[in-house]
Amino acid sequence: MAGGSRQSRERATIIDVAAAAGVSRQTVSNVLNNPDRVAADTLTRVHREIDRLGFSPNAAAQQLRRRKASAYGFEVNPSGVGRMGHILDGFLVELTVAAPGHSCHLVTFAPDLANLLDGYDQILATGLVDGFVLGDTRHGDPRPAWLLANNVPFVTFGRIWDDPQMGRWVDVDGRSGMELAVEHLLAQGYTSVAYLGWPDGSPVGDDRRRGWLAGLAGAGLTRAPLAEEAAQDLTAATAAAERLLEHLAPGGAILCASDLLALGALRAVRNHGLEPGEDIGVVGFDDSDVAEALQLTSLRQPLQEAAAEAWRIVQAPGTDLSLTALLAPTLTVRSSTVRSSTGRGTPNPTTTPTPTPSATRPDGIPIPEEQ
Amino acid sequence: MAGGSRQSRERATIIDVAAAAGVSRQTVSNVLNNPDRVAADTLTRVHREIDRLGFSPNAAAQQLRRRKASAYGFEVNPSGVGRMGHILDGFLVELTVAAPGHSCHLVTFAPDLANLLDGYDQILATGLVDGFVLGDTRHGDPRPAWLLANNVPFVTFGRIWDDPQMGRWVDVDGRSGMELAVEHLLAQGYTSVAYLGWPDGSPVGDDRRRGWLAGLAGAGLTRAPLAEEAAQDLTAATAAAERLLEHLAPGGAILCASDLLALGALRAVRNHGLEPGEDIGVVGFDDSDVAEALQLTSLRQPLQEAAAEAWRIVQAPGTDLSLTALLAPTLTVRSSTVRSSTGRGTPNPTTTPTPTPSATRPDGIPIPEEQ
DNA sequence: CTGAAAGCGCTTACAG
DNA sequence: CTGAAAGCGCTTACAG
Repeated sequence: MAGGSRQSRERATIIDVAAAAGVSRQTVSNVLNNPDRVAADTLTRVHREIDRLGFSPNAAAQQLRRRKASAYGFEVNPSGVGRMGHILDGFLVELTVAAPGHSCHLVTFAPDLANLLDGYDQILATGLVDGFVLGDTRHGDPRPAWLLANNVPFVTFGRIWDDPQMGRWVDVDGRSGMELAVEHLLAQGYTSVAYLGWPDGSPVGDDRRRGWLAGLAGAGLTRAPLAEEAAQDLTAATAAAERLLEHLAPGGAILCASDLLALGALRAVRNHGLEPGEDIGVVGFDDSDVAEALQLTSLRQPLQEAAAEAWRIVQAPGTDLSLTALLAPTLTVRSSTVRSSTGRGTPNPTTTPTPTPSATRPDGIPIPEEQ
Repeated sequence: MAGGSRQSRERATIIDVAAAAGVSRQTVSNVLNNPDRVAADTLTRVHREIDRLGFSPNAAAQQLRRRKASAYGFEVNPSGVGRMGHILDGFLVELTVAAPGHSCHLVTFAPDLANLLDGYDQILATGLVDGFVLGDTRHGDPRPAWLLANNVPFVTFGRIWDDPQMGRWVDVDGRSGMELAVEHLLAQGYTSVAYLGWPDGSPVGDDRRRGWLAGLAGAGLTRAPLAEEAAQDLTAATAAAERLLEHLAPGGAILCASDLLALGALRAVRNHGLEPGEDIGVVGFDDSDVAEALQLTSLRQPLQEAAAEAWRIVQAPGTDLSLTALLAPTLTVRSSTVRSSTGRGTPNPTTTPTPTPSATRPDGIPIPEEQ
């Protein structure tokens, strides 16, 4: 009445259920948490009242009593420059989808980057979360060691390249993905596979480059591999791809370390009067929106599996450093690696099933009610 | 000892602080929640102990006692097909950044879309959240009416076009954005502004189209406006832009309802042997990664302001339907609307300050430690 | 198999 | 201005 808002109905508590079922409230609690200790008929009777009253245990009361939030923090930050694909947004979605299956939920937070660990300590101090899912790892990242030292459960998405001893990560095997892509390109009839990657020194990039070389070696193509480098920037990528095309004849392909680099490759191919797919195969990495829009074949990270593994690891008791999961990416094949003269009708059994053209390239889809 | 993990240090409670400061625990509580009721010297003494012990009130205990979670649910879903830009991911980030300033936090959840309201009711029933921030609105969306009927605080990002009476929204004024873009294009020296939009019937698209027409009218250009339509699909957009170019001479510009449509326009321009910016101006909407990568001028939604307004509205007491916020987008100017012959050195005062070329187009940025 | 007791950590009126 | 009392809704040993 006094100006405040009022919930339309008060939620039933465990007391209400107990009274309705004619038992004590700890029996209701046992029905929920230790059903094996409760007699069969009591169980059904209590369950009936729970359903009838629409009872759900109050989360705050459970958290307080159990001394456990069953919640994990996820750090979000504005997207970095040139960081196409926003793979972490997809990871966050999959974590959220899988959370109820692990009886927990996700709380987002944005720590002050100048006092990063303070932000972690702060949210931990309130008991709002029990641990953290780290969406990425940085060079010299202080978080894993700090969390470990403080006995805080965590898991990272991305290996901690700095410290091979450090476990508790989920990652995608860029190297095997690149091998898969090389196999695909050769099966499609491309005669050679050049590489467009980042400059040496990036662990992720170096790993992908090794995958490309391993793929070539697997096919016996060890002679004079062709490669160029560019930073994660479209202009630089286009220029680097132009340099590749001085040595790469039609019928060849360019394997790229990212979708943005692949976008540069597509541009360079067109600038040379060639057709992507038909004349020069192009493969990107991350299967971003851009890849979909441009019909670019791209390696896709298995985010759903990654989320499942992340929950498994972060919820594992103790701080076992041997917990890791290395997942293989799949290849989403689009027209940038299809040669109408040779590619059609010869599906490559090692690749992901190719979606039908109408699925990857829907003409006339309904207009989204976007912002 | 018994196989379980153990926090390295037990967190201090209000009791510890009270004992250390030589007061009762309710005085400590008053120091935090009603400092005006506490004597000045007591205040400093208690604060000193709070800092020394690193005390933070336990969130679960507060939630239980206050009967309020100070948390809001945010529904996440896998991105739709063709939905470039992921504007909601940016909105989620800004909400998270602003949350502590509003003494609350965000919990993500992914309801079963087949029983959407059940998912909302479920998370509400546990008391985990007090209300919801809806990231989008759909046609015939059942959520606003349901939330209203159940006295649940909420705010939507996007007007509820179906029901003009329905308030509690934050939205971006696409119409004024389009007017701004037309002004910019004319100031840059383009002689005419054609439109590439979605088919009639989408409220958001229709609003943007009206903005384009209003912009033309404002400049006295009411004769035979040139427009084409395409669904949110690159192939269709390119074809539609090709049709525009049959009637649009160099020196003209194409204003697009989305970055994806603008991508089609860029392609069509190049297919005609023309240079975007130099020969034909192109403007997109949403300032997505793609816009940045392709040097596309684009309208940008003010997500930070939107998040601030969303918190204001969702936390307002009661369910006042008059709470709304319509925000003006800004224009991020890139080379797709720069004519080297005329545009240089004549900045348009109505547009957003143009970032320096080196800021929008960084050559040699560090390689991100991406997944 | 079931219930009485204790308590998680805090806040809210309300005496003094 | 400060403190004793009550209680938010649940779970966890532990008697019976």
